[in-house]
Amino acid sequence: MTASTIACCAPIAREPLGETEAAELAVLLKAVADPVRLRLLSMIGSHAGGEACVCDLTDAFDLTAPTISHHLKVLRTAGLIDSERRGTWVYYWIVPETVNRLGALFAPLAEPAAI
Amino acid sequence: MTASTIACCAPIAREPLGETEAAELAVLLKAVADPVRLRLLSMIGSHAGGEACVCDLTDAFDLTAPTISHHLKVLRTAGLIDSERRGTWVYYWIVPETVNRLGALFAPLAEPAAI
DNA sequence: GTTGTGATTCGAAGGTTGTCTAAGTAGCAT
DNA sequence: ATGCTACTTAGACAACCTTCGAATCACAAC
Repeated sequence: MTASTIACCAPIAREPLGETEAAELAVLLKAVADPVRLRLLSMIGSHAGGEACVCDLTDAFDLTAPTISHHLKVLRTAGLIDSERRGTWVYYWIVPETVNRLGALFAPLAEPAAI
Repeated sequence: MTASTIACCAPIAREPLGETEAAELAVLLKAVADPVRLRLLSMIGSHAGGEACVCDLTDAFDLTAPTISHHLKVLRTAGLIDSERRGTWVYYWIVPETVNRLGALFAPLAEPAAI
């Protein structure tokens, strides 16, 4: 990605997205377009050590364990997080490369007009 | 936004999102989490003059005019685009401030771990 | 006025999603 | 083995979303 180009706006506003590219990105965006999954992603990423146990996450919501498990699966299928079982507990962590794809889409390359 | 802080990851992965903040952002993300709307946003932003007529947009899809109109309304309701009627045609343009909110969420502040 | 074109709104059909309960799997401790 | 705890899978149901055709609105030209 030639970041040296001077442009006013986010990449998404600089050239038209291809049909397949848009479809791919939409899958990724659908995964994060949910309040619970946004918070899960945020909680996992900001947890000490960069990873969080499911037990840490479930208590923060008024939702049942299967529902949390479902949301974690959606995030994992999208490639935004990965997981591993260590003994009794299952730990999740963020996959930065995938998160960065979203950042690259919307991030302004030059000074934003406001905020 | 204190951008001077040295951090490894996107803001979303640095501290837990609040419940209401997550709900707000989810609304915004839902608006862009669709292939058609992603392409619409992209086409509007990259169009000459920074704005596009609905007639320009409709032809690029295998969808009926009401469907395109619906998607434009979703984007407009979310505050991602704005519109104005000038004579016969209706023109749409991007609201950069709103797009930047998404960029600020996922953009890494320092070097990403990879890529 | 009337007619024609661009765009939106309305109402409905079909598919997708979020949530639950119930049941299942994996590991630890007795 | 038995039981207990942590987590996932399966199935069901209500709510929502995308899409369409038909109707409607807005404007320009005649």
